[in-house]
Amino acid sequence: MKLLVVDGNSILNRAFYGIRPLTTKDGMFTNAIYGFLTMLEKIKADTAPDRVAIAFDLKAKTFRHNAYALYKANRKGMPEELHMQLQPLKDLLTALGYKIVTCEGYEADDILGTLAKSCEENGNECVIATGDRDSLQLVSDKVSVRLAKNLNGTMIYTPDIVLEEYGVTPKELIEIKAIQGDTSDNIPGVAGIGPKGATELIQKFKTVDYIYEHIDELPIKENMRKKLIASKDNALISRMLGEICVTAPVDTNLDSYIVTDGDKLEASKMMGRLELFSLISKLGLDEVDATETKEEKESLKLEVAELNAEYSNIEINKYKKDNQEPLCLYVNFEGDDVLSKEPVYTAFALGEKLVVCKDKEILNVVLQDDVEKIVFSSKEIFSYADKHGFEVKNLGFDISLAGYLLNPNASSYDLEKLCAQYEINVPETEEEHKEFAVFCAMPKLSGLLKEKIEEASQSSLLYDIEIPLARVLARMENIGFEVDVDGIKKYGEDIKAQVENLEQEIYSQIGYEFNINSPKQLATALFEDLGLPAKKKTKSGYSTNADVLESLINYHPVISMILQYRTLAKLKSTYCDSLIKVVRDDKRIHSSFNQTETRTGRISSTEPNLQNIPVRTELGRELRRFFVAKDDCVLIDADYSQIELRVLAHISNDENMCKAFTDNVDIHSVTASQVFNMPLNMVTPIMRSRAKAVNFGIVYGIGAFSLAKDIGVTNKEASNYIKSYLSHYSGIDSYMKNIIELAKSQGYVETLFSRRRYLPELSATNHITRSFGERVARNAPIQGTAADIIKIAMVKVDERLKKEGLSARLILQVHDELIVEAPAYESMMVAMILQQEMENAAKLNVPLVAEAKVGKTWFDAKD
DNA sequence: GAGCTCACG
DNA sequence: ACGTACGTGAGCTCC
Repeated sequence: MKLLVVDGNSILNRAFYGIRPLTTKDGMFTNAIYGFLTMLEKIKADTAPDRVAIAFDLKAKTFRHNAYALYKANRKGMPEELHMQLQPLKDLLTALGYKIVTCEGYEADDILGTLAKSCEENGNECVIATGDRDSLQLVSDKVSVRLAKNLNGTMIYTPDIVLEEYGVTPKELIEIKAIQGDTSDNIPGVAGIGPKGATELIQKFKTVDYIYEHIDELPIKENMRKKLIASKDNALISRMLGEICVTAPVDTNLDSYIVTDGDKLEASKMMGRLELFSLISKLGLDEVDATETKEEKESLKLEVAELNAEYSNIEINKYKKDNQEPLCLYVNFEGDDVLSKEPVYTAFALGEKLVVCKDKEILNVVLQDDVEKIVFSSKEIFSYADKHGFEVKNLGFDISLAGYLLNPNASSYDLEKLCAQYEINVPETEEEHKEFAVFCAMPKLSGLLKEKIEEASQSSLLYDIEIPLARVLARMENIGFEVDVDGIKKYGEDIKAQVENLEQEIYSQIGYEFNINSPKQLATALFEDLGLPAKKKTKSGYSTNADVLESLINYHPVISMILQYRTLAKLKSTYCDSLIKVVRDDKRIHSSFNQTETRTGRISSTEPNLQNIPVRTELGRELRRFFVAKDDCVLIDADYSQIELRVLAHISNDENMCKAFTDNVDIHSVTASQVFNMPLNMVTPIMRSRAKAVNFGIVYGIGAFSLAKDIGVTNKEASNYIKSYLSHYSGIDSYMKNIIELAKSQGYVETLFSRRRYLPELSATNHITRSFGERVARNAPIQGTAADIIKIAMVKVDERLKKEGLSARLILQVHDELIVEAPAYESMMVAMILQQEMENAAKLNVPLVAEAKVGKTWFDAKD
């Protein structure tokens, strides 16, 4: 029989410090729980125990432990982020069928000792899993210790290995510790004798008792003898403190430690609440929900077949007649990209029944029918309808968008995950229909999400902004952006030649060939071989980023070549080679616009990302010449002026900043005159540019250090700028203070249009994490409100273009910028519409200002 | 797959 | 004393 004894507190500690912070959306830390269970699984897999006991400390309070507890009280307590995970972990372990062992008045160590001893006496094997070397004294022929060094590395200790590593037997480790002491456990030991001396003494004389019994006749240096005599009391106390108790009153009957089935449903629910979805499947609890809810399972009739149109029509019509409820449907699309996505099947959740249908005609009819529809991803459906030239009618709810609005911190919003998170049971089905089972949960899930959206006052955000926006985005994806492929190619070849030249020059400067793209090799070349001063460290070596290189520019001519090389290599690989690969047969690039990706409410663009096409440098900006309007068309590019600062002015209602925008004066100059206490006409370009950096910094949550780095002044100067800024814009000062208090008390911040962001970071004890949370609390309402506003503008622009009967179409959004492609003769009209709809998208205390420009290419339309 | 770097707002 | 701006996506290297 083999018993595994887990040192719960110790493994929990390892897990907590070894795994990056993970939290649920409402701020519950879960990393230690996750790490513990992962490690437990691994240990079980490696050791194949017959029984498992998991030992935890209670608060220790008795004899030896009185003294011990007193000493240990000095230790730093458990951080709150860890403490909050302790009870949930214990509950979860119990639900998983493990026996947790605690013992009033004893520590986990003593439980390990007692169980190990008992195994030994009864001829059983015992494996102790711990992160603490204290337990090594328990090692014997029957007892091994599995010491977790980090998450992956473990070391298994047998008597031989202890002897090899420490030069003594496991029992003698207690004697060593009595002399050497242990600061982390506050065991005093003998002053002046360390590990080396202690080991020598014990190797020679075996025990502390022997040493003190024969202290006068020991063949040791006088100096050593004096130290031993001086610390005799401490040594004897230490000898007592260091020995793990093996007689704790715990249950030593091994059958008490059989791992039972526990309550799998409860365990699975708990993990769902902790948002530890990957663990649910790792522990094989995927289908637990269903097996426990027989009632529902019986009543569910899954009809999955190659349903013909007639049958499905009858079913759906019947459903419509019998129910006032909206119709839930999941359209399963397959295809690698925006253009080739096609529906493979549609699952209709018809009350108790699930009908899966492969006939697209039925889908088309349903989509155009009046019946209110609840879908999973409206963008895909709008896209499909758009490609086939029809309009979707009465799309009333989108599950993924609702999930996103309720918690934009999640990494994905698939049905399985949402069901787990919101505790909606997924019924069990026969194996062949397994993939469809989750669709049955759509009615319940969407019902719950609807309620939650209302509770969060996000109805308008969902129904008036996000769902209509999905249609706009779908069309933008389908339309795409025309590019001049030959132009890009030629530009790319030009750059390629320059890159190759630079490569050779860099090699000759350094003296050998290497991979310039490898930060590691580059760091070796610069900081070792050239001996340049390294400035900043990264996790894996010295940083070679542009900031560092720029600071070295006067040290060596190769630096500017490397900077130039980097710029050009980036242009070549990311913006020439990669872009050309994604141009379709229609000469256009069809990016994907993701609506549930960012934590602030912005959209993102992928495959390719059209939101980061170069503009800041002259050479990079040239690339925009190859983003063109199709024949006879032009591009109309409209962007907001200072939308984030205007939003800040509105939210904080700061008098000075509002006035500046109402008077429509240059905000950075005004800020400069405020910060530097000068009349507006005395503001120099340098002052303006510094003020501009402060304005940016304020929006991002500001710190003097970073501001100083950004504009190249001392920390003190930067901090003075900020102080001056906040005293002149006192409304902003109070906003920044208030928003953090609000965020702490309600757990989230929100935008003008009720978009939320939860901030679990604010309850962290780690100050870096907490300050991050505070910066996010300041920034998210600003960035998020700006995102809301341009989304509203997009919906309105799209509607307006349609209403005016124009053939102009939105093709791109870049956070504060909208691009429309239109026949040349529509350009004036479109420019006007863009400006109007963008400026009127929201009513703030300050005017919103947008400016539209027209050109044949993106370069020309940009200014 | 993580880490670094760099393109954009 | 800590390490430092907010939000993204992509290409490259190296384990």
